Amino acid sequence: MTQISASSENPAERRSKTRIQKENETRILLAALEVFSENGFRGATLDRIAATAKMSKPNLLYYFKNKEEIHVALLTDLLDVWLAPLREISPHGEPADEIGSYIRRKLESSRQFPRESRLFANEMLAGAPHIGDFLQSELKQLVDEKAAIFQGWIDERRLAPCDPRHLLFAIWSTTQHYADFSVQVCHVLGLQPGDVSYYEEALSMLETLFLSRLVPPASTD
Amino acid sequence: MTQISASSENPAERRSKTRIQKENETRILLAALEVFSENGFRGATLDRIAATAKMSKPNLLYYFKNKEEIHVALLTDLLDVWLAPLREISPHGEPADEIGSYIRRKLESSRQFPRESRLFANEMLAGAPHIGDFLQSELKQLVDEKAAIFQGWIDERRLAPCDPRHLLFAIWSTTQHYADFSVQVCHVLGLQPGDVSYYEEALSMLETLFLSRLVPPASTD
DNA sequence: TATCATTTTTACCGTTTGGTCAAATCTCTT
DNA sequence: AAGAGATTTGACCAAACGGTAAAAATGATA
Repeated sequence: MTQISASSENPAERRSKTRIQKENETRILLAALEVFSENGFRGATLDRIAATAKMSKPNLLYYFKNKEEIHVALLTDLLDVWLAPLREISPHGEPADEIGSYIRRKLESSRQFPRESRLFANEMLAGAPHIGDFLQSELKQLVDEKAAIFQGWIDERRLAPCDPRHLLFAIWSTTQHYADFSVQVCHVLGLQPGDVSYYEEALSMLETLFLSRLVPPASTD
Repeated sequence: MTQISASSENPAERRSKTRIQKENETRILLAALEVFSENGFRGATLDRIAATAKMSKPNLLYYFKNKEEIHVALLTDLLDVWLAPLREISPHGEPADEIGSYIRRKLESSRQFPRESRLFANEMLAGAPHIGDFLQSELKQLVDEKAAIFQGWIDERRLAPCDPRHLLFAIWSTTQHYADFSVQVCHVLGLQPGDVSYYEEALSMLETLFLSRLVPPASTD
């Protein structure tokens, strides 16, 4: 009697994945990340993804049933990575330490996963058609939770009065900028596109901005 | 003898534009801005632009010879608007005033022209295929010029030591974020998508961040 | 090595896409 | 009102697109 290794024809839904399956899914997702992050969902094509993955289009569609499923798979993988640095913020540390290390984690994430960052940015620009629910539920909840920590620090005068959620927006935007607008950063700094040697200067700037004081108090010399 | 009103068949190259021509070009650019800013260059289609402009596709192509020409026209219009706030920075003002008013101009620009901001962002994410030259020449030059002003203030101890170009990146990213990631901002704040009532809070946050001090000095109570 | 499931390919389909063409219509001037 | 030029339209095209079907090739296992 033959063993039932799968209940569905869809390889993605089989109980245990074969070696080839694991390899190919990884290759596809990697290629798709490249293409989606550059052109967005609508601008990406299965042909380009297949070509990038060095695979025929029908073979690609053997592993993912359509274009959307690949995109959703990428976004789903991404969201955990995305929230991880935020989750680590603790109410028990010093504000400067917690915010500082959050910035460092976020900036490091931007350096390590620039394509993921651009994938996310593309989804935002398109109006978040695939992750609107996530933003409204999981992200909002986590932000509310962490904003409460900041608010506590503000009440204790350990942080300047400000809207904690907007403080998070400022951290997100400044750190992700170095991945999303990398081309612009390079051109303005006179670097080759793809040269990411600016990350050290970036960290220094953000620490000055968020942790210390940019403009000295007016002196009356 | 008939008057020569144009030397070319292309209406865009005629010496003086007719009323209809002006109206239709505006309609097309407006529609194109809507579509390009949401889906990027590759994700946008002439059919959608035509439909949005309530115009047939061949009619649209009567005014612009192809998809790329529309896109370039939009970007060209945009770049002036984009640089205007930066040009206004003066070496003669107080650092806090100059930076503060630059932030206000940039944020106002973000509120007034969110689609233009997203158009620009899409172009960056795609690797700036159409405005790479602009970034390398005009933008870099202007940034270098304004960075020199900041550097002067730093040398005079009127601004904290930092890389002036990265300070500009921080201002750009935080202000543009409210246009580009508007969906996320709304979802996190619990607002309806399109509700831009958060701009006042945003300004307040950015003034705190850039002009005052976020984290108070460590006290030794 | 025979067998069966898995993987890959070839050939294809209907639709969408960017774009053309020539004819028809409209607008403006005289 | 008529003529010339400007505008609009419908019919069309080739290529690119997302996706399918079935056969062929490969891999694992007994």
